[in-house]
Amino acid sequence: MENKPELKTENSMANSTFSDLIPAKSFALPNIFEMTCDGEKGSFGFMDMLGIQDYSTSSSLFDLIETPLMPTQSQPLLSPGSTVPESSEVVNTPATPNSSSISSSSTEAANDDQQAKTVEEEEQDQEKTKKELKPKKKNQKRQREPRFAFMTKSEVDHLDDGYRWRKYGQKAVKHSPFPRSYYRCTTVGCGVKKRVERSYADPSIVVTTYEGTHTHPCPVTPRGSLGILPETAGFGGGGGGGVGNSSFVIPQSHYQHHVQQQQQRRQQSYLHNSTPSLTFGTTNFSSPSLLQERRISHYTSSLLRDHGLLQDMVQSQMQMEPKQE
DNA sequence: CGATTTTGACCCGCGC
DNA sequence: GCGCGGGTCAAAATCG
Repeated sequence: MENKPELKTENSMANSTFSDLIPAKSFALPNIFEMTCDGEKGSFGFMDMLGIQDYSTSSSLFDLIETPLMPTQSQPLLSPGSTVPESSEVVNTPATPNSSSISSSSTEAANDDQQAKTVEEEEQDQEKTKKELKPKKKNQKRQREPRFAFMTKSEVDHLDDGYRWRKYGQKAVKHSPFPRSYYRCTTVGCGVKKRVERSYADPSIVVTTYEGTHTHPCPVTPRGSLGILPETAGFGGGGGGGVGNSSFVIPQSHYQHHVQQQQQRRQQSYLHNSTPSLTFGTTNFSSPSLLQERRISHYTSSLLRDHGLLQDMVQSQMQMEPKQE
């Protein structure tokens, strides 16, 4: 698999709802320029505030990123102090607030139900579904796990987040030349899924959507956790206060190289230069966007400075972008 | 040889 | 009811 980061951030203090979705993991993100947490509509109004469209109602994530993102700006998408409910759908969306339609979706409704569900029940459901291939989801609507999506500027489609994923499907996305890939966490009992698709508006942007909650620790050895990056990368560090101590991980070069080769071999459709990674350590999204944004900015700045193999991660395009502070 | 990816078929929800 | 599109399955292919 592609996700075998040598480094990662393991933060057991994860106490946020966001971390529930993506508990202490590393993401391979060469350049995240947008990260949004969308609280449950109505509860927080993030989306309203940001003009974000709830993509859960969209047939495609592209609906969300229709508005070209400005790579140069990573604006805070959440108001400080806001918290993301567990069952919320966290959406990373365009900073440009032009899409105004915000709709409550069945997905969200499902999420509500989901909330009351235990992980066990969740797993049971999934197993059932597998066994009874036919009668699957007959009487009940498909349950949606809370989802979290974010966009990254990367040439690598499948970002390294520290978990092991198995691709189980790929579909062409309407109106887009880029396919959408479906991944499932390979850990038994963990039904977390993730979708990865590239924005047709800006092919350099990869939209990753996580669905569900990992029921296990990150398979990656905790070695190197915080040490290597966060603070230095400027993305984690924090920790303290439990407020958004997400961390980016700068993968070790050999691994990166390894992944790079794999991807180049496997995915010929697109360009793949590397598999940088980023870590969401304990991601308390109490006031995510702002922090994230800062860290991301800092992170990208660090990348620019680091060079080495990291250079692969930093696209020329990105380098040209006026660096945030 | 086991794990993972590929890919066509199938299922399901939704809009018309 | 039908067609479309998203999501998933699973057999075959591929890789390490």
